[in-house]
Amino acid sequence: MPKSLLDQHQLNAVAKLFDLLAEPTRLDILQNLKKTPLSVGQIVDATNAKQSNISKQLGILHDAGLLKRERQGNLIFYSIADPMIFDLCDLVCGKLRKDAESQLALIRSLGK
Amino acid sequence: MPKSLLDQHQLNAVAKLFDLLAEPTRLDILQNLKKTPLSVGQIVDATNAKQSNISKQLGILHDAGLLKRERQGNLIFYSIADPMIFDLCDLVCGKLRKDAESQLALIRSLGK
DNA sequence: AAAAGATATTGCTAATTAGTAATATTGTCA
DNA sequence: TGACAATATTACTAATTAGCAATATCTTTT
Repeated sequence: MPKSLLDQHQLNAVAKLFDLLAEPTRLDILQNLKKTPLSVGQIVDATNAKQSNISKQLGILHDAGLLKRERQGNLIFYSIADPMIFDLCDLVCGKLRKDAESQLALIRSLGK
Repeated sequence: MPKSLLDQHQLNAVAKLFDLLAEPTRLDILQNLKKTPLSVGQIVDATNAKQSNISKQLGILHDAGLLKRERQGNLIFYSIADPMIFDLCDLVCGKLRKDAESQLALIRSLGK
């Protein structure tokens, strides 16, 4: 079946999802949550962002449905809600690696 | 092998790539180029963006290496440089579809 | 060379947002 | 209850950028 084009509304939705992944701090949070859920404090320690910023970005990711939240006593643990995120990131990382490699090969060939 | 976390620099690169896909107009351009290369005028006609904006966004996508450019007489044709883009978009579209479906199922179940 | 058509660029405005310090909220424990 | 620890929120600033109208550049044709 010949896929039809996305309409304005759908394009907005797709763009919004990509936008969530278009910030280094949010990506850093996500990759840290890849292995296991973490409390806010643990995420602050794992990154070099301030607590208020981490809380803010966690809120954004949670509101968008990318993260789950669970209180455990005094701590709040966040975890990945949809592992599809990592397929996306793997694709992008793969591309960047390939780009870097061909760039390197080009430089090598020019260097004689 | 246990994958190590991306450093600041790599996170920036990944974020930049996602940022290119975080704009509806650019996504629209890309989906229109999926089937075949198009001239700037054809892209303007296919979208509802002004010529100056299309040119600007084409420039951004081209500078980032996502699009190729080729002059043919008076026209300039753009085409996709790396089809990996579509894998990314397919993943996102798949997620959005799934989300919408489970949302629908939830509403149905509540409606009794 | 001049006119016409296609594309790029420029200068601008309005809107969005990451990051921060300070403060508020919520939960635990003495 | 009060003190303390963890997290969230608020108010703000600085930086980025999509979109646009106007204009410049480049190509072809006459």
